[in-house]
Amino acid sequence: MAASAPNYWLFKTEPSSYSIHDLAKEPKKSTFWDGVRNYQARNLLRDDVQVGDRVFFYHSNTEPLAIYGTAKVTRKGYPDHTALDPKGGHYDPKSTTENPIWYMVDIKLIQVFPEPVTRERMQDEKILKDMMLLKRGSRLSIQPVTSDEWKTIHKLAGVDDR
DNA sequence: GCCAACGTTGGC
DNA sequence: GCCAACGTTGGC
Repeated sequence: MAASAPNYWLFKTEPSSYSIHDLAKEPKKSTFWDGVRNYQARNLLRDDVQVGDRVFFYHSNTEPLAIYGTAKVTRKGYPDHTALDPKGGHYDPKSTTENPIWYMVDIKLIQVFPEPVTRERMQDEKILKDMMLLKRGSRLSIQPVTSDEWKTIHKLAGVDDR
């Protein structure tokens, strides 16, 4: 039985809270992607993101705004336990062990791009113009990406698509 | 720092 | 269930 083709995603993060360099510190290890507190993004994490899927790592609220590298999904959606911890910054009293509201996945670094692919650069590329990321007011922190977009951005980064 | 675009909350 | 007020995100 052939493995199904991976889906592609873009995960957005503020580097001041978590950056690709944090991920790159432990390249062999999986890290959980926690703290998503938006229902649309939650649904994607819970229902659609699969083991083996590929992920672009985008930094928001920073300079330069860019995709800095890629990661691979190593565990599919499971309850985000940080919602249960009153002392943590991601606490949500509505979430319980029996009825978790929020979900997370595990990811592992694939590669840090030698040069980040900047938002500006992406805006110049006609083939990328439909990316949700580039739309005004796009706030979704987990976004689907097409395989063409995945390939194009690797070309812009000057690296192999892994 | 500004502000547009969303998402959430809460009064009715 | 509507919608105004408010809070947050995030590019510019």
